[in-house]
Amino acid sequence: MKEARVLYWFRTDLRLHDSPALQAALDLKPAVLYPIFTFDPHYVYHSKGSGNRWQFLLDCQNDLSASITKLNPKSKLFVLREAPQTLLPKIFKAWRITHLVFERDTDSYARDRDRVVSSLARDAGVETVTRYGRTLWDSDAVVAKHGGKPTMSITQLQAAGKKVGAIPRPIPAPTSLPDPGETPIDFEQELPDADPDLNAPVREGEFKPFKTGIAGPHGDFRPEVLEELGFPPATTPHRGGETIALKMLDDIIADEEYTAKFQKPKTSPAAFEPQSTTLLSPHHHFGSLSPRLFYWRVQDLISRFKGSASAPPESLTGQLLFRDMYFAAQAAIGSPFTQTYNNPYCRFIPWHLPSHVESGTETGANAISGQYHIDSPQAERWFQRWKAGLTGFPWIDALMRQLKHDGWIHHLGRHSVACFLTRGGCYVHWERGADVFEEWLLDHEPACNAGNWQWLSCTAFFSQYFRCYSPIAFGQKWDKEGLFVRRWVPELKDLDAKYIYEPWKAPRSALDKAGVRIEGDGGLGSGGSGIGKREEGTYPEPMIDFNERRKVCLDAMKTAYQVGINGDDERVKNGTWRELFEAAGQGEMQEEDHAFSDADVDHADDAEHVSHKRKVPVKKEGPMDRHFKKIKKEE
DNA sequence: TTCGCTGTTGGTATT
DNA sequence: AAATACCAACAGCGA
Repeated sequence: MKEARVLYWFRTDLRLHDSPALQAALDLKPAVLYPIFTFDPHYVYHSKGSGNRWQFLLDCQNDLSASITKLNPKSKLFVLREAPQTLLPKIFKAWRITHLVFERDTDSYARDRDRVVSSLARDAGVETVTRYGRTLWDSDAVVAKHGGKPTMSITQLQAAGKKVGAIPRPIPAPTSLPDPGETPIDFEQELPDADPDLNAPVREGEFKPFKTGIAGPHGDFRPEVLEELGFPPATTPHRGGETIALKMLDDIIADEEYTAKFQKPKTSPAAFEPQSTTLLSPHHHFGSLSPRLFYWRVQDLISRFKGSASAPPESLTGQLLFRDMYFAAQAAIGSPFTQTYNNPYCRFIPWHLPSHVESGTETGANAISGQYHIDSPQAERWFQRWKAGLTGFPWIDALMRQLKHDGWIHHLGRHSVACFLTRGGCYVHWERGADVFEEWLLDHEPACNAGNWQWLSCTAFFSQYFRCYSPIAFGQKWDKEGLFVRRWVPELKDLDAKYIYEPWKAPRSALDKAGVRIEGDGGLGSGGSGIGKREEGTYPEPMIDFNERRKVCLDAMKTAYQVGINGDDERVKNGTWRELFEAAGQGEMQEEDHAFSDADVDHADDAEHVSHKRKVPVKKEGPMDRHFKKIKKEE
């Protein structure tokens, strides 16, 4: 039998513990095994990032590489700088690969990419071996057991999961790894198409990685350093890597009371240093911690715990079930899951700032360009102030500033700011908020992000829209003294606790004592330039009358629920939805659109709000797009 | 078909 | 401090 020369392709499974795919690779008893990571230009140019998230990824790569070397001093993580769709065929040949092994992924870009890559492998006579390991259960298997439908509640997920079978026990990390072979790269590097570059507005320095050759600046396949990426320096204290993740898990499990009695709704969104939840979500995203390892560590503790343990959905294991629920929903719905348009399970609501929809896109493919229509200049100002943490509501602003700086906020904090932006204040489209979270969250996961925004905006998963988070009372409930606000909104750090959540109500004497004036709009009022350039010693006035807006939003939500159409409705696509909403009576609506015209979009660019603008990646044809089409035709 | 129950995590006023 | 009623009332599920 021919000896196996295995290319093990690490992607969102940057770990050695509990990796079903890595196990499958080792089961091939390979003569050589190359652990590789392809530095995919898609993620550099076509999906939004931040210095914080890049740092986390590089942490994971460096840690993994060190762990590999510990098992075999000849080996390491080989970081290859080129798109896998163009690179892998050349590597197959140059490194005489017989097997390509990787962990399957479920988001729509990954599925498309993997279909392309598997086909290229077949052409090259390379056998592709995949395993699934991103969630507790294989998401496709969950969908199959749920009648091919998306799991829209936690009970549905639990029922379907039960039918799939027991959650697999974690697989131990390997104790040895085969040598890698020679690594000739005497072929041409295909440079990625840098246009459109969604991150250009955020990037500060020159972007170098693809100019340094496939093996990097030192020719040794090392991961990049953050400076080479040109993003602003990371500001987050949260760091990546499997070693850190396993240590964090150990520390959590060691606190038996905390682990066994964990109730998510009772953990405080205002807690900081330390936070009240585990901070493990970014590790699940990058794969530096397996959800099954986490699950079984908790479950084994609970089964020997003396006392009353909490149970799903509130418990720690319940949190993992929600993650599985969103993954399985995405697996069933496909690419429309991350948007309203074409999504049969997402209620249509005529929010402000709707996404620009590519005309003539009738397939299930992603039709949202990332650009949006400014139907209401006021809503645009509210959105920009929300993003900048200058709404004039200290609780909201503290959360948004923590989000930008740390790349993480507590789940209930996400509820607060999401409700405020959408159905409980600004009536801005949930897709705008999801865009911001996508850019800033370390733990950004397409399925969970879209699912949670749909939940909070009452467009799917959740529907009790009259349960509305107060930007004042909700924070007060957790943090009477306003310590969290003082930490993130230093303008107010000396203000009496009595007014910390409502500084506009403070008397002159209290404000003088705290050395702050409540005035202005945070410097975003005229044209949007000068974020954060508000006058020294001031904090903005509240941008909305919350109680008034709450009523307006409730009315509008009621109307939308009466109309009751979803994103795949013909009337959503052809624009006749407007008549339905007019007939249904009161409720805020998008202003009439000469919408969806380029002129509007350009206007937004003039206002320097470019960071949320995307050109259309799917429209631009690169080499791999052509290949993808070819494969589609074959099927 | 209708009914009643449940759904991870609300706000406010009152006791 | 904590429990309760009320707000105004959705969607999915199972009986």
